[in-house]
Amino acid sequence: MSAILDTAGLKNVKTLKIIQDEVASTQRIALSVDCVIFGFDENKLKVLLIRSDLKKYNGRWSLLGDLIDGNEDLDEAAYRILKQRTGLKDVYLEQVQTFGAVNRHPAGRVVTIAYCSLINIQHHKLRIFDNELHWHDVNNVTDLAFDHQKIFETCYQRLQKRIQEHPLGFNLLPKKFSLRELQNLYEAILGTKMDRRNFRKKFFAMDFLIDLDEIEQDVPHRPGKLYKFNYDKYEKKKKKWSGIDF
Amino acid sequence: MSAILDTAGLKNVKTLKIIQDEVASTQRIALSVDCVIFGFDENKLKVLLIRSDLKKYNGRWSLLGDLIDGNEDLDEAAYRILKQRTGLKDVYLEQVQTFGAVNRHPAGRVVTIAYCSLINIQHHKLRIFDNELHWHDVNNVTDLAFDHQKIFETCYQRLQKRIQEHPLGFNLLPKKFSLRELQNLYEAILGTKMDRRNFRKKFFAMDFLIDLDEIEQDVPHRPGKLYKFNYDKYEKKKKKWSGIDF
DNA sequence: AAAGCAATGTGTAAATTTTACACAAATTAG
DNA sequence: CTAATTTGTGTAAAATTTACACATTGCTTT
Repeated sequence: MSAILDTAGLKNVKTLKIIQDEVASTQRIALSVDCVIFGFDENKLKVLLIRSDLKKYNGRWSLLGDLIDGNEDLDEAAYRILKQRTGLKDVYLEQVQTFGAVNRHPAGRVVTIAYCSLINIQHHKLRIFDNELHWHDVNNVTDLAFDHQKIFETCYQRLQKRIQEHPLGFNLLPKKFSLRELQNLYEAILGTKMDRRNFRKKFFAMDFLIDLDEIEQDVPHRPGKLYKFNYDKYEKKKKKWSGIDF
Repeated sequence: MSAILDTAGLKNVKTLKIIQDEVASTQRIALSVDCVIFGFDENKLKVLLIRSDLKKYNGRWSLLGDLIDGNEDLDEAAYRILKQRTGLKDVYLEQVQTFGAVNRHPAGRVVTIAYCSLINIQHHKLRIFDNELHWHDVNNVTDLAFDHQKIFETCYQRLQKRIQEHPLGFNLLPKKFSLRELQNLYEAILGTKMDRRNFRKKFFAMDFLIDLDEIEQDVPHRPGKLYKFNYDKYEKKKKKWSGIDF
């Protein structure tokens, strides 16, 4: 036990009221959530964008976002926005980073919390035309409104890293998928080509894929076997350390 | 170019004024920064805590934090807090995660952005007694005020991961350090024991350590050689992908 | 000054992991 | 039935990781 812990008196004790006054006297900062929603279609990684509703950014694309309500949790807000704007629910969502440059928003001080979302485009048919939503190839995203370009790039980089260390990618695929689809996904996200045999070996060695004893339908060539990811087994066995390497 | 991009008209166009009104009409949410400040001393990883200034948390320890001013960037706010409360500047700072559970703060809705900071305790002598600051062994941190326990644990886990993939650890060491000090640091942060020869081999193989041709002083045994980290070389050569592995 | 102590500094062999690479089998399309 | 396309599989070489022991250095004690 430290000397300080034992002997120090309490200075600067504040009542709740004083803190409440401090909180109330700070300059107003609005909080928003912006969602970078990724999908995978036709072997391309896509991101869902919406036309900016702000005249200043006339016609430019932007992320889906909204102001946070005073009595909802951050994750709740992100789910709400996703649900309201796309009709989607039960999707993968993860907080990535908070962006708060003073002049990032033309309407005043708005700090935004960026979320990354992964959805399966086939499963979730969304009302794109109602909302001026559009799936963009991630390699063709430029000049977004606000600071959304930077937010997008941050989230994309985070995805590239996370997908190598965690089983996120399956959120972008159908529940049943072939190894070729899985490899296409990784290649699309990472922007690389991989050796097919080594890729398969790696995933089989992890031993988290359940062989469904089914094969692909309606493919114009030899159909591949279908698998699903064994989340339960993963949760029990996932590794702790990757080892020092930089 | 997509059909949507070409043909869709612009609906829901808003003027700046409308957005400003929306921003102004949201419920007030205060923003704060909380810093998890790590130091390394006597072969232990330490975290800097302060007595909660709130009566409700009478005597409990908490992270260093403060409300964000309306016209400062987030990183700026974190630097300011660090400087104001500890006298420290030019330290490593990284945003980690934002915490915003509705009832996390007793004084109302306060969303906080957690930062992780790494400082060298020897270089930066801080005015601990003036401020009721205390360095706690990270293995002995319990029952912090607010949701600071969770924030601390999140930041500690992030540090454990990041230190294996990026050369952050050197911020916790003197500019000149021995390999034993470096290994002690990694062992303290990760809570593991490592093989000395393999540890040295690994770092020499990275080839980012500059041999200073100096040796430790005032050690009661054979002194080790001193090194510094070659940031320039690292910046040029750092790797992109770690490979799929989970 | 000598002996003892405590930590540094070093190499190699075995095990594991990663990489590169080619051909036969299944299915559809024509 | 043939051609075209994609699936599915194994092995050898290379690279990396792991386990492990002893001589050297400098300080401390006697």
